[in-house]
Amino acid sequence: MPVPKGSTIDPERTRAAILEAATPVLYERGLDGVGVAELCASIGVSKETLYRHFGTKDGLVEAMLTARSERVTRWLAEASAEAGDDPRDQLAAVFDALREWYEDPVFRGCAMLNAAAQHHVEAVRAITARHLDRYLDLLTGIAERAGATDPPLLGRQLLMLVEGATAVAAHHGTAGTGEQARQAALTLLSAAARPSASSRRGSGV
Amino acid sequence: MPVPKGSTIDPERTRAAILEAATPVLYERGLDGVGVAELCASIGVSKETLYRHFGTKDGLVEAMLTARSERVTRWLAEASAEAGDDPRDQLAAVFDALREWYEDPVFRGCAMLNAAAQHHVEAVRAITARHLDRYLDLLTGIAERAGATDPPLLGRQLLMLVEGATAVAAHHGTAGTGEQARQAALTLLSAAARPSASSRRGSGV
DNA sequence: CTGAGATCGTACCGATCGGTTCGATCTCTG
DNA sequence: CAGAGATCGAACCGATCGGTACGATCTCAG
Repeated sequence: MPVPKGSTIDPERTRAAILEAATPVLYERGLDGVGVAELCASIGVSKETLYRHFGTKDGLVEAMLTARSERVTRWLAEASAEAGDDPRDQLAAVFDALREWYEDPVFRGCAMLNAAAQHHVEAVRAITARHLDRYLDLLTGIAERAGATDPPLLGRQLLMLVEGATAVAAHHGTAGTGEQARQAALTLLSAAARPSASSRRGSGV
Repeated sequence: MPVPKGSTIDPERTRAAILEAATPVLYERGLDGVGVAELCASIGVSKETLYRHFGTKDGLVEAMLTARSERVTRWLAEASAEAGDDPRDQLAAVFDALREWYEDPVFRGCAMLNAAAQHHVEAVRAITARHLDRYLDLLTGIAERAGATDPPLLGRQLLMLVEGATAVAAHHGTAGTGEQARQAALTLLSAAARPSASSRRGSGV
């Protein structure tokens, strides 16, 4: 039924299957680390089919990154939502989820940052920027609900912590990274919600 | 005088000149974003000369990354040392230096993380790991002098903040990033040196 | 001055890459 | 059953890549 008109073999499903199968390969091997021919072979599809659905390797890459960004963001948002009403618990849940991810054997860092570092194409950089926007929205929301004096500031600081922890876990070792980042995040949250002592000094911003 | 034996035209100087000229090109365009031919043309050297000095493109990349890591680490260490004896000022100076870097028009993020994301070669990953080790040493030293209750923990948290701020500045916008990261770093330092309230909660590590 | 070695410029090589084409096969609609 | 469209597999194309070879030129030690 959802099949448009005079088509067969359900192209929509084929497209989705390509996307799903190509994602881990491109993530683990790198966007330019695997050729289209090998990619097609490893996911069991012909080059003609891939090119009819995505037009270009860049087209596939962009579709894959967009889908992955949405999926990952939804995953983190759900982890946060399931933690209850306390923003502190929500933030902890985000970093618990990240810790789980870091310990996955196929973990290779943030796919969006990796892609932007590899592929010098404007469209990819835009997808990465949007991805960070999504993260920022999630974290700023937590900061607001926690009563931070400057939620956008705290949101951005937490964003740095998330991406920094991901980079450190990927390139400097997983051991303890998730827990260390979690502690730092909660410390920042406490200090921002209760700016009693310290913090301000030197320059005034 | 430092020229070894029966050589001419000072090969050592040629090698250093290649390294210096190739560094910004490889950083701005990406390791795989510029071919050897174009690279040689842009730095004014023949392919034969480049290959005699570095053997391989990977050899050049590894030599370049190693030199850059040492140079950048030395730069940050000097900025920290020039800030005086107060570890708090030393940490602030590190982030002030980073903010300067972020505002440079050619800033493209951390060259080591970019390289590790692009080039799936073990040697490059090892150089990146060593680079993070150098950063960690610097930051852990500050944490120790600040009297943190757990300097290795604070050092690693600050490392995440440094790399996270660099990634966010590169891919989500420079505006304010350096200052925001600086504030977060000082907050973490204050909380770690004076673990009076908050921080500990939930899991025990 | 002579000769060893560094450098240049260019041509060249094999491999790989992204992308196209085409005939054969398959699946579903009418 | 007949035909439209999806898919396959393999051949093919031009471009580019990393790396090599070679003769010409240059610089310096002896």
